[in-house]
Amino acid sequence: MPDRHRYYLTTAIAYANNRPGLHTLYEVVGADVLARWHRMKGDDTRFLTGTDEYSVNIAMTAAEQGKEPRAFVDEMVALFGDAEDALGISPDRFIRTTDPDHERAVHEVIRRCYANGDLYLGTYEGWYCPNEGFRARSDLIEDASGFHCPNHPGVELQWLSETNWFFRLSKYQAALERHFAEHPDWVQPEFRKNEMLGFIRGGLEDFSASRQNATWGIPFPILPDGTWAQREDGSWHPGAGTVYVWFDALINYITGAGFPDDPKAFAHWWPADLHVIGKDINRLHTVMWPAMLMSAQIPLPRKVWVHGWLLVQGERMSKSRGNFLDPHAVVAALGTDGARYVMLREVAFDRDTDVSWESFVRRYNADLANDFGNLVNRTVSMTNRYLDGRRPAPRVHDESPLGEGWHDTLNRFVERLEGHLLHDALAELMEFVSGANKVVDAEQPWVLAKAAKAGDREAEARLEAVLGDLVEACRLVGLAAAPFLPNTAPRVMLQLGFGFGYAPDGNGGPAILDELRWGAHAATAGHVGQPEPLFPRLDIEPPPG
RNA sequence: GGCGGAGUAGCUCAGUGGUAGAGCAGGGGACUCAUAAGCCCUUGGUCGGUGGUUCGAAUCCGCCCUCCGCUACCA
Repeated sequence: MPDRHRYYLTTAIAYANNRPGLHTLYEVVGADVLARWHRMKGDDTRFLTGTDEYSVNIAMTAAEQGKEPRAFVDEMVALFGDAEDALGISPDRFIRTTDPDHERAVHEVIRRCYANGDLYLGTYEGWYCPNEGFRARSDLIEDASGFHCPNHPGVELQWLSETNWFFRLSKYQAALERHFAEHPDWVQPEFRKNEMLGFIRGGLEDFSASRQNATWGIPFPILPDGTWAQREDGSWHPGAGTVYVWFDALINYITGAGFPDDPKAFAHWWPADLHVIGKDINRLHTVMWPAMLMSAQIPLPRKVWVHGWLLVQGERMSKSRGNFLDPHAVVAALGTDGARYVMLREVAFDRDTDVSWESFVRRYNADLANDFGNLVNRTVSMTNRYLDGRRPAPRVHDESPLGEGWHDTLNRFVERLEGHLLHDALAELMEFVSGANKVVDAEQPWVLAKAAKAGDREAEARLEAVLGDLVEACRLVGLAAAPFLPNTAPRVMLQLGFGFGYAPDGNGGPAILDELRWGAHAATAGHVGQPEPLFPRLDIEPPPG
């Protein structure tokens, strides 16, 4: 344990205002792959994901449905849990901002920021939609009758002002610029970093840390006179207002690491190695959040990876547009691993990508059914047919074209994966698969088998060598793809006659980089199992969910 | 408006001075271990427009057109 690297990664917490769409879970699947990869490497890994449950909007939506906010978010969280299970997500903790330890973490951060002189009372003014709260001017529609909220065009907007606690973001401009300069790749991809750097250089304004009239939120713990707002019976003084959701939500990342209840755990897990987020919340994570941490005197996360969006005919996939895919429908059609694969292969992890049922099905058939699934199937089938199932050893790597090629494939795969270019990592694997399929046709094992049967010893040796190489190629690809295809990997190993020593979440097995050496199990004799199609080809296009 | 990015085969993209590439989709062929999969061959592009620099430009420079991102209180 002391020698293991530790790796702590998080996703953004999802806004629990609706059932999750595939676009929401895309980020979580991507992070899940990284978590599984680190677990299989042997890293002491912690993967945090969860839900953001406070806000005026959520209280409003709950009320529309005649429900208490807590009951409403409980329902939403159950839907998130179902969908994440269907997609094989393996969090070490699913955090909810309504969790009691999160409230303690938020209060402690606020206490520290206040002690540091970074919270003060001020007045916030802006256009207020009764359904959604304050709205950015840039989000509003302006016409002859004035400004309107795009989601509620019939509702009259009000110009409101209220007393809020403000966080002194302006104070941290220089410190943030310095941090960006000293950690040039702490926000990636590069163009996302540059956008935020430009934003910071343009000047920073203080922002609200509390809301006066919102009731569904974490109680703000400080009264206007600066005294702690907790009463003798443990309850919080309602006059103090609630913590503004922005301020509250970001803190989940340290709550999930043990702050402030478990200092030992916190020292172990924090700072996070990686925050995976969407481009729409870049500013919150790379400007506000680091400033908050500086104020609370907590180290900053090491890296933020900003992914793009799933697009449908050029438009963002979203619930409000109604063009989203239901994760359960995708899983029903493609299976858990098929759904994970097409999402992460078809969508570039560093930018927006157009997706469709057609593109998903095409990708599934081309890569999983025709190329990889079929390679395993034909390899196992030929080994059974020509060698009575006895599994031949691969040649040593420098006597085997596939063995030689694997070295570069693995290097590039790991480089892409750890550089968070998940789609490119998968492309490397599939290119190797394509090479293996070409080897089958070039060597024609069926011809070798016929010659061997007729007594040709040279052909017999070659048959064994070729099939040994192919079995090894299947083992390596199946294992390397395990973080992406967690359910398929054990099935591949079973068909090849190997064990799979990892727990369902990827923990507990041998270090994957050792296992990914060409010929790692060359000395182990064995028999292959029966061929079973891993990814049945889809001939009919499934209906959109 | 300001700053930044992009426009290359039907689709998604690679390609930063030297006779246009990949994958998928489409067409043809030989084979048969295999999920009618795989393999081989192949159709297809005035590289957004225009004017320059150069022996030579998708690649460098100017201008124009189109699209996208950032430009703070929904998260």
